[in-house]
Amino acid sequence: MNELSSLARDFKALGHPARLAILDALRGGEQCVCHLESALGMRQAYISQQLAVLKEAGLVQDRRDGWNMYYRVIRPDIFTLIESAGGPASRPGKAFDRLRQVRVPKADCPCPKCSPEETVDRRTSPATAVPKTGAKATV
Amino acid sequence: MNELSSLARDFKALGHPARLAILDALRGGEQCVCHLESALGMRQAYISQQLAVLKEAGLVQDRRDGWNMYYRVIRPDIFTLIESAGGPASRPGKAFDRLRQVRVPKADCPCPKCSPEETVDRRTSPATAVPKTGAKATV
DNA sequence: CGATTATATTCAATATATTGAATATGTTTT
DNA sequence: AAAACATATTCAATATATTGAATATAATCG
Repeated sequence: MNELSSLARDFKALGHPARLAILDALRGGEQCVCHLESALGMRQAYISQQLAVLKEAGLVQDRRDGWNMYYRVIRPDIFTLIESAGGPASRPGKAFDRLRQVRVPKADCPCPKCSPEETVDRRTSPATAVPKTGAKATV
Repeated sequence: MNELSSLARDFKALGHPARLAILDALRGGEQCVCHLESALGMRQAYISQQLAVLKEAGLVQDRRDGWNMYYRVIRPDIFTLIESAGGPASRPGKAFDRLRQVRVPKADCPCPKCSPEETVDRRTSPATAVPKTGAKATV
């Protein structure tokens, strides 16, 4: 394993749109998987798989808190890398605006699954509680 | 093809040690394939294949001059990218010194195959001329 | 034209990545 | 312990990448 290989591995880990989207979603700080799920519109298992790749590559770390796993980027330089790749110098126009916009960090997860608006216990009040999006009947 | 995919493709093209080595060798400016061959110690066909990947990814362009094909990087921002990835902030220590060192541009190719030291015509004076490395008998 | 030189392409074998589906693991609540 | 929930892992099918070997193409020289 020389420098080139190690550098190549970093780039390889970034060489997938889903992983870039995940990292982008982690800009503001750690997020739970369920947030990523709703924010990115990807299936949970798929996100978990890509997170595993990022973790294996040493770009992210996870932390469990109760039910949730929180992932965070542990190599902030990769954001520099992404900025650098999407910077105005490299591509005239605004092809990467989405990547460049600043995300505000969210301490709590605001996705429909994670944060019931009224602190409703979905177990005790199943049908009466605000169903929100994606609420399914008992199948 | 959205921004993420296009960015991911860039990273993917950089996600291979041989390609990084080739790009690194092209730092000083365009080089012929035979130079890369001797400079990197890789087989010609292999270099050609990797150059094709880089070309497909839009990172390099080629130019023919007589017998030689000269390749050059047409997206100098990728060097910024590589610097950024290997910069001291990201990795303490000098893991990427080789990548960081400045190469002097070479107008002519100095590799044994490309530049016979005495402007010797290898055809007219076959055995007498300096054979150098890799000179083979007529097979 | 034919030989030589530089480089590219094709072929084939193998390895790795991608991704959906199903299932398993660990945590909390009751 | 059982149920509910969040997340991870495994399996399998398919696609893509890697890489050596052989061969093809293109340019130049005599």
